[in-house]
Amino acid sequence: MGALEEVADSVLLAVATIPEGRVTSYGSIGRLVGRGPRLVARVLATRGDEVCWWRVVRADGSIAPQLVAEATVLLGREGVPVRAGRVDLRRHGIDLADG
DNA sequence: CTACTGACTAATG
DNA sequence: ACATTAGCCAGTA
Repeated sequence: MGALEEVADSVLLAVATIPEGRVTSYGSIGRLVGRGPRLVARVLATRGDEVCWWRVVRADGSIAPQLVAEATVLLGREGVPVRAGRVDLRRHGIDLADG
């Protein structure tokens, strides 16, 4: 069993706790589950469709090019504006480790 | 085994 | 604010 399968459920569970209208980063989830951000990204790339994947963005608020179009729509629906492919983390970001 | 890739990040200029 | 760089690490060929 690879490392990805071992942490997948933890990652997806963490993503599921992100409130509507809020976003967090790959790194924030990674720290929570004790893994690196790239592994978090990989989990979402394979099983992200099971959860609200659009609430996970990069540490600087930007969104991967292949996702930005759909994420803009989905985030906009819940009150998170996306400008120039990025969200304002100071306004809508949360750190799952904090609370 | 090596080499390359990627839904990343922090530091630097 | 933007571009570059090194570090990262599981997966794939």
